[in-house]
Amino acid sequence: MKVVFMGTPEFAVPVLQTLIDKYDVVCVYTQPPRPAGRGHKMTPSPVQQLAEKYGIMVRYPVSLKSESEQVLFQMLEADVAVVCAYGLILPSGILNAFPMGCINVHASLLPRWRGAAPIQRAIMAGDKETGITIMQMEKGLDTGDILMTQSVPITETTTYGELHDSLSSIGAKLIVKVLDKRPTPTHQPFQGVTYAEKIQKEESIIDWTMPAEMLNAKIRALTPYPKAYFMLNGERIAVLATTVKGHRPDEGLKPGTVLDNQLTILCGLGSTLQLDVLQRPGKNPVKREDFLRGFLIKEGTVL
RNA sequence: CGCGGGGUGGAGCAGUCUGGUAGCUCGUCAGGCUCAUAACCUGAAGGUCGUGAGGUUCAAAUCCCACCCCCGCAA
Repeated sequence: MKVVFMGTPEFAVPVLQTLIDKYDVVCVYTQPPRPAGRGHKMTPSPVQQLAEKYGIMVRYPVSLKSESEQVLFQMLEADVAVVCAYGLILPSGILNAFPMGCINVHASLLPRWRGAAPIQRAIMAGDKETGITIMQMEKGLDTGDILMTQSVPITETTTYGELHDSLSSIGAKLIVKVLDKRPTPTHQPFQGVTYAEKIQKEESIIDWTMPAEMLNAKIRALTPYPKAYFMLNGERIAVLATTVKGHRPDEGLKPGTVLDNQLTILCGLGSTLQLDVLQRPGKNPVKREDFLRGFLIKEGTVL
C-alpha cells in the first residue's frame, strides 16, 4: 500500500515510524523548518527528521490551496494519506486525491475536544478518560466519520507528557488496524461536541482562587510543557506536580497563603494543595524537600 | 550571531563582584540518649569547585580565554 504521511510534531513521529515499517511511504508532508530553540537555529520538524533518516521525500509547502500543489499531491498516486497533527488545512482537492482519501489520527474521543489541544484540554477539564479517534477526514474541523477509537483512563496523576506519549503510540497501533481492516465509517454523534482551544500563555499562571482539584488538573495538563507557574520575589517558579489536601475552615486567609513549611497552599473555597515538584528558572525540576533546602518559602507567605 | 540563568562531597543551595585554610540545610556511616522514632546529642567518611598538565598571579571555586553539558524566556 502506498501511503502519504502528513504530520509535524513529536506526537506524529511514532505514527510515521509505524507506517514506514508496514507500508510504502512515498512522501511526507510537514511544516517547513523554522528558527526554533535557543539560538534560533533553523530546525526541521521531528517528522521531517525521521523521514530524512529513511530517505523519504519530504515536502513542506506553506499552503495547499494552490492548484499546482494539489496536482503535485495527486501525482503521488498513493492509496491513502494519513494525517496526524499536520498544521495545515486540507482543501477538497487534497481530501479527495486518493482512493481512500485522508485519514486522520486525532488525540481525543470525538466529538469531544475537536481542535488544537485535545490532550491538555481533556486533563484540564477533569475528564476521566480520553483516547484516540481515527477518522475519515472531511472539510469541517475534526468532523469526519469515525473509523476506530480507543480510550485510555485519565487518573489523578496523569500528566500531559505521559498522556501525550501513550496516545501517540496508541495512534500508531490503531492506524495500522484501520488501514488493514478498513472498518465501516460511522457518523460522529451530534451531542457532546467541544472544542479544544490552543493553550494560551496566560493560562499557565496559577490562580490560587481556583479550587485545589482544578488547579491540580490544570498543572498536570501543563506538565512538562509549558508548565504552570507562580511568581515569587520576581522569580518565576514552575509547579510540576501537586497533591490535593483536605479542606480548611475559613480563617479569613487569602488564597495563595502558605499554610505550613511544607508548601501546602490555601486555594479557592477552603481547599488546599501541596506542591510536590517545583522548578526555578534556569534550574532543573526538584522535589519539594530539595527545593526548600535552597529556597525557603516561609509559612504565611502569600503567593 | 535572539535574550538570560546554571554546572561546588550522594541531594538542594551559599561562596565568585571585593582572589588567600571550601561552607549551609539534608543524606550516608559509627556511637549515644530514648519504651520508641523520620526526634535529639556526639563523631566520621565523602569534593581534581564542568573540561583545558590553558592564561594572569606568590596564591584561582573566585579574574581572563576556549570548549562541553543542563535549564528558563522568546519563537
